[in-house]
Amino acid sequence: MNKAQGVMSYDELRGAIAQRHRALSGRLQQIAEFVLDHPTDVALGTVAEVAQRSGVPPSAIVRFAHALGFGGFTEMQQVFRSRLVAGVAPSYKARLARMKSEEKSVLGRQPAAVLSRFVSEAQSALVTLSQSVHTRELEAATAILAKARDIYLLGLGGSFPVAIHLAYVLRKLGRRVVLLDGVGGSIHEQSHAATADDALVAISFRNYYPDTARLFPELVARGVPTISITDSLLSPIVEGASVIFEIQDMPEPALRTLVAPMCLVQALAIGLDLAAD
Amino acid sequence: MNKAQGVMSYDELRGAIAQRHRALSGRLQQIAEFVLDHPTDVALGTVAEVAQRSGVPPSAIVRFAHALGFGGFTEMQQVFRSRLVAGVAPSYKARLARMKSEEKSVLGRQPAAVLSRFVSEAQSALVTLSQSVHTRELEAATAILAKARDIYLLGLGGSFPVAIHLAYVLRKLGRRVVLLDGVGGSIHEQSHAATADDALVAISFRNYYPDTARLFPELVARGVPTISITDSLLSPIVEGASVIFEIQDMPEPALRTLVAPMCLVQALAIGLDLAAD
DNA sequence: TTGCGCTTAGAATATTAATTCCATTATAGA
DNA sequence: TCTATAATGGAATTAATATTCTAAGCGCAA
Repeated sequence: MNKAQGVMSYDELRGAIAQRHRALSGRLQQIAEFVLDHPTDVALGTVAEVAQRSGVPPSAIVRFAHALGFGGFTEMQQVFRSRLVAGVAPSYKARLARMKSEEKSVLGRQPAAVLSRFVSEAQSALVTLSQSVHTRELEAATAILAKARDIYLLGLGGSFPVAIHLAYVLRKLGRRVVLLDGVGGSIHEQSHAATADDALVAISFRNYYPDTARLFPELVARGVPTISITDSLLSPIVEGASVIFEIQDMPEPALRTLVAPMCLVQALAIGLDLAAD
Repeated sequence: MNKAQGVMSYDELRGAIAQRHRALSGRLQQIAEFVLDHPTDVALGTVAEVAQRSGVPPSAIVRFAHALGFGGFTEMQQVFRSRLVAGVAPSYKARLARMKSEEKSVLGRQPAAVLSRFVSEAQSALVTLSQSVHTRELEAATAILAKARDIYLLGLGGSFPVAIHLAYVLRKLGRRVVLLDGVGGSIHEQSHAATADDALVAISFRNYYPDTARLFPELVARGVPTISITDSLLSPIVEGASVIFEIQDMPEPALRTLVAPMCLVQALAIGLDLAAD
């Protein structure tokens, strides 16, 4: 009946439904009203469920999808599902995949295009950060740091810049900081003096640096309160941590901008300083 | 294997998976990692799809669901779907508005408010960055780096994290990098071998680190091509620089998040790599 | 009223997906 | 090294789901 539309966004679909509403037959109008009111039901339900909730037989649902130019219910459902995924994450693998493919194209190789890609990647990382970090964790972390005599920082490999930055800021604010960098000896020796009166901030992303995985449990075992910043609940610095900040969707090492963790540690340090007054 | 849990929230499920991860068998661990990283795939996919994406046979997925105490995949999937529904429920605009109001509230000292302040500051820094950096400079910088035998990096004090990060990424991409960090001697000695066949990336923001101000002119005098990343045209690393990136509005040292320069150096490194093919 | 075209409901069917089962392969302990 | 135990992959099975088909229903015009 209608031209076969290629891909269609949820908003476009809404518009199309509204526009054709008058031209549809009675039953189909009824369905149109239902799907506009209950998009989530359509996204997640089966034909039978949607049919029951909207009070029509299953075949009517399929006819409705056909009337809109879809090959079937399943096809229409994809559009409703896209709305759900858009709501939960401001792009995901889609972004990453797009990046990968653009890399191959001529346009994507231009330096300016590369920069703007990283900028938008960073933007979305920041949005995700502010959505996923909760007050409770921030307060718990601040409390731990406030009580600490010395603050130990552990972040090796690709996470080292974050640790360095945090060390810098904390020192500026007059805190006693021990940066576990392994320079001039082992990090084990550097962390030897840490006790339950101190605190540890550990930062680690895939692939987790072996030394980090080894040292962290030791310090936990010695009773050092720990704040972990990582990308997965399965990382080696989660078990035994007092507070965990999970930063999801970190790209592969060579592509990550560290924007989110940099921002987070900054906020921790300044939040600590403000709370101390 | 486990008690049948009644209803379970997505966050509870994440916690349960993380907790049991170690106790699971190899294949099931692999699946655990996948589902924590790709919750949307699990929410919307079929067993076969999830199986394929995580690289395991379908039956393993079902065993995983059983191991977690669910009656089957479908039952577990409900929990992942609840996350999608929750994400979309408060409309997008509503969430943004909530964020904005929290920003303004008198509770500016609360850690959460501090974080969102830094996040929004970082956002605007990124916008400024993409507006102020031009193609010409990016291309010139890329050309210099492409020709360089060794790439020397100079960024001390507050800029050190940026230098470290750039060193890390460049090395990942197979470039020869000398990081001038002053460890185990003076940075003068470290930079002694630099010639006109190499290149220098210097990063410095107010207050300019004395060693940077001292070393930079020396290298320029020796004919080393230089790329400067700084916050003012009056900084000590501007005169004689081959390419200058000016990043404006950097806050005072203790408050800066380094988001913009981190992003810029990332783009430089990747742009270099892409251009090299 | 009668006949025509479009719409509809529900059963029948085809398709797709989830689950179970079992032979084979790894693992740990003696 | 051998044995017992658990884990695994893939085929077979079962369940569910979407789609099609057909006879009946309905409105409308002649």
